[in-house]
Amino acid sequence: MTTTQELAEGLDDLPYNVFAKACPSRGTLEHVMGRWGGLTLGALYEGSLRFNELRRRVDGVSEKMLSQTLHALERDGLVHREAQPTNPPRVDYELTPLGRQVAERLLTLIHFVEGSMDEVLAARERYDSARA
Amino acid sequence: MTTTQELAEGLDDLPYNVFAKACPSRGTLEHVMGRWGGLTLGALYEGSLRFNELRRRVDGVSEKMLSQTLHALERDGLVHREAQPTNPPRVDYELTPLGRQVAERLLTLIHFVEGSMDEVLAARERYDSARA
DNA sequence: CAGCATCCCCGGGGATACTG
DNA sequence: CAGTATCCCCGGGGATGCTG
Repeated sequence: MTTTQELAEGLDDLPYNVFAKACPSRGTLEHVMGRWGGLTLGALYEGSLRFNELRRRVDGVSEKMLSQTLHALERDGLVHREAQPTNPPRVDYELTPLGRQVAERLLTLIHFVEGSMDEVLAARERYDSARA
Repeated sequence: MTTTQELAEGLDDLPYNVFAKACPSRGTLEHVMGRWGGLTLGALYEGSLRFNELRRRVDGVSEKMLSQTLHALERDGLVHREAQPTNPPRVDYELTPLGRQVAERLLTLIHFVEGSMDEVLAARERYDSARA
């Protein structure tokens, strides 16, 4: 079990600190935790996917945003793009080893939130009815 | 009637599936992983903080956005707000037990990203110079 | 101190059309 | 299929001012 102490110390002692406005880690974290970035990494955890497969899997994402998201993640070294020069074209996206480690931690969070939704929904009802 | 969406959810064996556009878990995940939500939960992991302490800790957040973020997290049952009727007023924010579990997983991700920044920055340089 | 209210701007992001 | 290009709108979010 990770202690409070260890988690807190890590934040202060690392060369990169996401709580600092100008830290480059904040940009990457926004790619990873952004509206579509997180879901994209999560979807790719199960295996490589083609563009439109990915698009169907990440329900609601537009072509433009998926393209943009993939570029950012590829640039950060989290996703690898493999294009086959066939006709029709076939492009596969897969996680890099680093992306895989990020996605793993991301999915831990995602699954926990999914599993907590009943509690969250109950909290909302309490909150709303308390000030109705 | 059985929709494609319901079948997809069935595959995960979870009542909530964040990959489905209409799933309520997506909203909560956006609160948790949003630009300011994640940092706010992370900051509160170390202990309860007052409004302006929090604001200084989450470098760059505006008053309005912090207020908005805290309301959303409080409504979702992740943050508890404790107001003292003193003068001047004192309000403490702290994680609920649920919020604490979320924050723990969040910090694992944040910490990992911070620790990967050298690798990320290197990947960016490779990416950029490859198409300069 | 802890905020809500208001104004306002810019860019996130959707819709559509087009290309290789 | 796998995108890019363009248009355009709405709301995220900053700045400022005010209150208890």
